[in-house]
Amino acid sequence: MKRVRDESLRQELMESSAYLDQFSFDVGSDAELFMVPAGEYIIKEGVRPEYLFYLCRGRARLFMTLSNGDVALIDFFSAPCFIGEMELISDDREVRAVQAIEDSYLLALPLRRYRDRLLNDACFLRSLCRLLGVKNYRNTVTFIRNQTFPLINRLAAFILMTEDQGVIRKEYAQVAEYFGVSYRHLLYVFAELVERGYLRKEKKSYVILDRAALEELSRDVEVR
Amino acid sequence: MKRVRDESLRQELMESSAYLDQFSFDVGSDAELFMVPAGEYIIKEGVRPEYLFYLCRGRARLFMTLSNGDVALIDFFSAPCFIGEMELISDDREVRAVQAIEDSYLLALPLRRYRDRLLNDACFLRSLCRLLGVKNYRNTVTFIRNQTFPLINRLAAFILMTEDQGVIRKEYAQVAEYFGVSYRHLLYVFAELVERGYLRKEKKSYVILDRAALEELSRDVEVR
DNA sequence: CATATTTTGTGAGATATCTCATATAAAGTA
DNA sequence: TACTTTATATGAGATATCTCACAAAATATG
Repeated sequence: MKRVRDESLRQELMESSAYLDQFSFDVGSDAELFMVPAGEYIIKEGVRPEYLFYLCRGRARLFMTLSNGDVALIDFFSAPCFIGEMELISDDREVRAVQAIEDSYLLALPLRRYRDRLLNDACFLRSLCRLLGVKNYRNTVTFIRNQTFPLINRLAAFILMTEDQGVIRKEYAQVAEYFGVSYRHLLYVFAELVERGYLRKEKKSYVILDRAALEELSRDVEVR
Repeated sequence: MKRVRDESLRQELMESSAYLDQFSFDVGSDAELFMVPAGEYIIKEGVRPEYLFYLCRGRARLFMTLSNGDVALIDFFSAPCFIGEMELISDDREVRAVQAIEDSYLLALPLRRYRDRLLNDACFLRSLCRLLGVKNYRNTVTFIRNQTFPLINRLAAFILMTEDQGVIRKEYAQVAEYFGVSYRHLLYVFAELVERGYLRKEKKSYVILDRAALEELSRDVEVR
């Protein structure tokens, strides 16, 4: 995590992510800009952060260590969103690890000086409620989907959402993780789609052959 | 949903559920008490509620209709918690159905008169943030559990948590729903526990024979 | 360039879970 | 009481998904 001292970039990011709108007082002068390269941790497990972060560009994910030692991926964040807000709101909570997936830019407000003001700012609290609500809703929808539909439907939807000119090329290990299934199973399902003639495999990519069929498969997954 | 005009009960419930602590102004005189019998809806799908509810006694569940017409159970609420708070915070959201599972008591604040005040009350917003955070966290943990552990482990934990003098007697259809598995599968897993000698079946109940074995099974499920 | 490491791909066999059909028992109701 | 509905129970057969072991390809590193 590196402090970025590029004032014009800082201004630009504050603007494009509507950062200042999240507060009723002006945090423009005290928000520091940080860059976290892909793979690095924004918050380390168990280490209470000193800042309230706002992810203004990039993506991150949240982990949790289970009692059996396994590490579970529990949420994805994409900009814009707060990070470390739960630690601000309830200070008794275990601190979970948050890791950048892409190179990410974060606006950071020092808690030491701002904590009290934040906890009394209706504007900030309101937008936090809204964001938490949205996050919760999105998670719930994802949970339901995972529980309700087999991978083949979810994968079809994913393919249509992330294809680039009819081509899918991804880190499949990450895709498997994203869906919460084993890598092996993901490949089985890709193979099934190829088998059915909906996709063609080409080196490490898959090419869409029958978009209508994929749409049919993904139709169910929509939750409105 | 019936208005309950029992002033002493209303006072008692306000007290036992710390209702008044959720606001910085006094809502004591305007909060109405309602009773919703088990099975009845507190909020109907698509019908924007006129109150901010606070479940002070009882349990409820939240549904969502999928695009294919299926109805998915997406969350359980137990007292104390707000109901209808998302509709207050972001008024663009689809309204989901909330149904009482047990006879439930709700304190209700008319939104028409209180909306603005609530949205500007840091005390209320703070506790809402906290509750949303907790709810989200709990959901996430449940989700991870469902995804990570087979039913036999989760069921063992459930049995130990809900047994009464070593006896389990439940509406199994609801238990299946709670775990997000089919009724059939739930019975298979109960049968497996009997087969292994951890439980004994007695009419419609199961009796714990080997608590240590159940503890062993449920050990993994803890997420810290 | 050669070797080590990571990512990708495949097979085999097991387990978890589902759907559907059907039967019985229990509980509510005319 | 007879009838209807709801909860409980079980079998059969299918599907979704996992684990593990291993092979091949790609990428990084000395």
